[in-house]
Amino acid sequence: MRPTRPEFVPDPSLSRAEMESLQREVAAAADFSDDLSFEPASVSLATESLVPADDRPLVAGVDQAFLDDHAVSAVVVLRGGEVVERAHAVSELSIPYIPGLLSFREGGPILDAVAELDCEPDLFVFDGSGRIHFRQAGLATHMGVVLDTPAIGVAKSLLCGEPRESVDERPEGWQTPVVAADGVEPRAGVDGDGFAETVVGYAYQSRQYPNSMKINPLYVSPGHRVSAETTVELVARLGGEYKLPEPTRLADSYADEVKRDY
DNA sequence: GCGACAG
DNA sequence: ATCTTGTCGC
Repeated sequence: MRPTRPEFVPDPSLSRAEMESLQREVAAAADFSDDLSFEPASVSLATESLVPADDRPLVAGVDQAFLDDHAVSAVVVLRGGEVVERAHAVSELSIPYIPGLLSFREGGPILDAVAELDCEPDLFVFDGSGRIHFRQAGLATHMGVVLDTPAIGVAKSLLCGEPRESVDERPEGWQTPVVAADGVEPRAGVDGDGFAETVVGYAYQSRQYPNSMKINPLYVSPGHRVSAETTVELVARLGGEYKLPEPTRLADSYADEVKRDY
C-alpha cells in the first residue's frame, strides 16, 4: 500500500519550523468525524461472526522496535481474531525523538513497512497520539492523512490536553474525555469558539486489577476519519486480555521478533 | 526563566 | 523506545 497524499509524507530533513507548518497542514486536512467503510459495531476479535468474512474490516496494528539508528517497523493485519497478513521493514533513522515531532522520526520507517503490505486495511491502529497533539497532528493523524485511511492513536501516556476527571485508580472499562485545554492549538479557520472544551480524545482504562487499582489508563485519540467517541469504542472492541489492543500487541511482538533475528 | 513533553 | 533478574502475586 502506497501514500495517497505524498505531499504530506514527513521529511526528516525539514527545519523544525517547516515540520510544524507541515503538521498544521496535515491537521487542516484531517477529518475528525466518522468516515469509515465499516460499522464500528462489526469490529471484534471473535473468530466466528454472522457477518461474512469478506465484509469484516481489516484492522492493522503498527508498532516499532529500535536498534541504534535503525527502526524495525511492523504491521500486523487482523480480520476478526485472525492474522491475515504481516509486513515489516528495517529503516535508518535520521533524527532523534523530539516530543511533538515523532512522525518525522518514525513516519518514514512506518511507511516503508506499510509499502510491503499487499492488502489495504480499513483501519490503522498506531502506537502514539493522533489528535491529542500540540498541533492536532500526532503520528496517527499524520499517517492516516498520508494514507487517507481511517486511523486511531493509542498512547500509554498523555502528551497534552486535559482529562476532565482524575484518571487515578479507575475500574476497568472506565473512560473520560480529554479536552483541548492545556496545550492543543486550534486549527486556523477550522476550529472556532470554545475550542478549549473540544474533546480531542479519551483516557480509557482498558485493564485494571480487581482490588489494587494501579494500572494507568490508555490515551486514545482520532487519527483520521474517526471521531473521538468511535475511537474509544474501537479500542474497547479490539481489546483482549492485555492493556494494549490486540493489533498493537501483535505488531509489538512481531517487531521484537524481527529485531531479534536481525 | 520555568515547566512539560507520544516513542 | 531501550538497558535488564529476579521476584511478588494470582
